Amino acid sequence: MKRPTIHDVAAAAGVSRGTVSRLLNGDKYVSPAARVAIERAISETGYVVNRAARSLVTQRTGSVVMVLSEPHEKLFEDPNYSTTIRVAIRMLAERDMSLVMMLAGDEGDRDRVVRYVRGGHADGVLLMSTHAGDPFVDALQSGPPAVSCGAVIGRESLIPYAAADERLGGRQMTEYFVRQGRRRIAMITGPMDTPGGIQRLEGFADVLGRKASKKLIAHGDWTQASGERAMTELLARTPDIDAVFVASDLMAAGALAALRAAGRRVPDDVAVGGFDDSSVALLTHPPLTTIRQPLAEVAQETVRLLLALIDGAGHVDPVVLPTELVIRDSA
Amino acid sequence: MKRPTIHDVAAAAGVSRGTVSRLLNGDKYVSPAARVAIERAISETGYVVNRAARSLVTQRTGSVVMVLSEPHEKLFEDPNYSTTIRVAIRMLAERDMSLVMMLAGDEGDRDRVVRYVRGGHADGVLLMSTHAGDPFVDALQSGPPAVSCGAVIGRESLIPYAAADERLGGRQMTEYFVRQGRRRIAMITGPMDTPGGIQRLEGFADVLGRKASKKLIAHGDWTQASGERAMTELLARTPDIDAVFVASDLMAAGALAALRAAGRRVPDDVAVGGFDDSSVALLTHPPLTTIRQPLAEVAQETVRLLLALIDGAGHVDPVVLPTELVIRDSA
DNA sequence: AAAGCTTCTGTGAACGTGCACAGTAGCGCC
DNA sequence: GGCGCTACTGTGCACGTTCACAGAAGCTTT
Repeated sequence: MKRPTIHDVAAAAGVSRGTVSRLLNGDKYVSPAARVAIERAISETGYVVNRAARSLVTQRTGSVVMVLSEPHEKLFEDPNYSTTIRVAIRMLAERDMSLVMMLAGDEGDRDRVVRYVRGGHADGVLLMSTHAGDPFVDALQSGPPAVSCGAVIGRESLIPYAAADERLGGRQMTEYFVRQGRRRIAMITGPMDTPGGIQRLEGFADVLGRKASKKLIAHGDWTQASGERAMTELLARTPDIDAVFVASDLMAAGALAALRAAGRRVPDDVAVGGFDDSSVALLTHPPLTTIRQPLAEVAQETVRLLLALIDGAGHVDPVVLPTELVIRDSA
Repeated sequence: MKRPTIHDVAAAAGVSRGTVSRLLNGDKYVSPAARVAIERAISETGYVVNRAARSLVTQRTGSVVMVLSEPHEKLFEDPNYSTTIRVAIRMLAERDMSLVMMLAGDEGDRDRVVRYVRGGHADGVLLMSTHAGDPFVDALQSGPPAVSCGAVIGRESLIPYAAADERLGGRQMTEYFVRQGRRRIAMITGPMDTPGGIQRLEGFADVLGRKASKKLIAHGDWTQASGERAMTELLARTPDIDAVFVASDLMAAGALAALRAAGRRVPDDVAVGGFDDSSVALLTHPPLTTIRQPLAEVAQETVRLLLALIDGAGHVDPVVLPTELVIRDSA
């Protein structure tokens, strides 16, 4: 049993291919009589347009490729991805477009992505958490429009993006500590080649100025274990810390474990602030005071930018959305 | 600047389309001389095959669609998804195939999936956590091969699957409690229309037999809050519980909170066992004794089954992989 | 009544590929 | 020398769609 083609529909409706095609593609100039006949024929035959044939002539694929740059299994922990995936699928589906996923973990992966995109197999590219200095970003320039969810460090002006105002978030948490009268405020940052790593620290420094000494800053890699390690290090360096701003909830969970091991009470001895407001924040004891990022809105804006570019907008401006302080028990 | 076609490559190499096509598709009968000439021409022109044109004639798309059935934002919590996505992308990429994502949350979504698949836009379907009695599973029968990651309740013989041996996992945890001399062992299950909900309870009942009374069983919906609620309920009904097997780590985290609120010590007064060995298990205090599922292997087997079917295997057998007890501090 | 506009329709060509087929050349064998 | 075999190559057609164009029919304007 072969699948019905536009020919079959046209025959069943007693019109020509052209008329059916016009109806399908929303052209005006289709008579009411033809319209109903065709619509009936479509539902009778169960016709579905053949995208391959269509894209062969339109040079469009009706799909967007999402490129996941995290090298290893980090995706595991990050609600950011799943939210963005869902939002993207939903928004694309409204336009009858589909989302293709690709990995860009190693050299081979990146080659494949570039070949795929250059080969014209996608109408747009959606970058996720691309690292600073990733060379393949430049290779993408010549192809279809690309945007990033979160800024691409060093390529802010090349790749449009939507992102949370990470720096604002850093300020919000630090200001909260200051308002509470904390005197020795430390920070555990993320990796310094990611926007979250850099900008959350900038916010911290904005508020503390010269008081943000190197001694009070330690670096993690987003993992729980690295948070624990960094906290231990900070306590050894500066035992009289009374607050610590940790650049992610997961690392903050690690920091809590280190504080518990060192016999410090939270928040009485040391206040702890996280970042992300992920599900982790409710799992720790005590629950984390943290910074909420508008993940869904960021995802939505990212996709909106991409669709605008696909629709022919020559240029779009980056979108930065405000974060929000969520107060729980850890600070 | 137009993209080079197979024509351009043929011209540059001084051969005909047919020969280039043969080389591309791994046919034998290409002379060494032609081979090197074509390979040079390909890299010189930067040629990439046009998939649309190819699938128009081969009736294959080179893509698999992954259907996410969770209605809401559950994906958030579940490492299962991200692992499966990664494994699937990787395995498909090896065959130069791509992964398309679709949602099947509501009626409209499911219609779209069925249209997409029926329209011949995918060579295979990969179902994720499809619920019991989901009608659209039957609608998929007439299309390309479909498999499921995890059994589809009530459709086990229709849709091939790979899954962890959830029932074994239930037995392992319950037996561990028994060996430890626990006398009043309770269970918090998942939703009873999911394999994890049903089969983990079956394992529990396998071991306890008549001792698994209704009074000792409460139901959750995988969320942390539902775990907390269920635990509170159990304590009210049967205060002398000395062990509880919770069907997911996240719910177990909720149960721990309820136990803490009730002043019970873990594991001294009450032993707690989780399921999944997700990142949550290391976040709780104390860290959870739990059941590890071979997620990556399950994902791998699922994709393997699908590829076998796509390659023409008429029938494949379901694959069930063993779970493993991971002992930490909560039991 | 001719001309021009609007609304609607049908038709041929083109998109880039794989596949079936025909065909060529070289070689060994009776 | 004719035959069959192997190794290789080129060509025409089909896949299902969109798009540009030509043209018909009905109306209004000149």
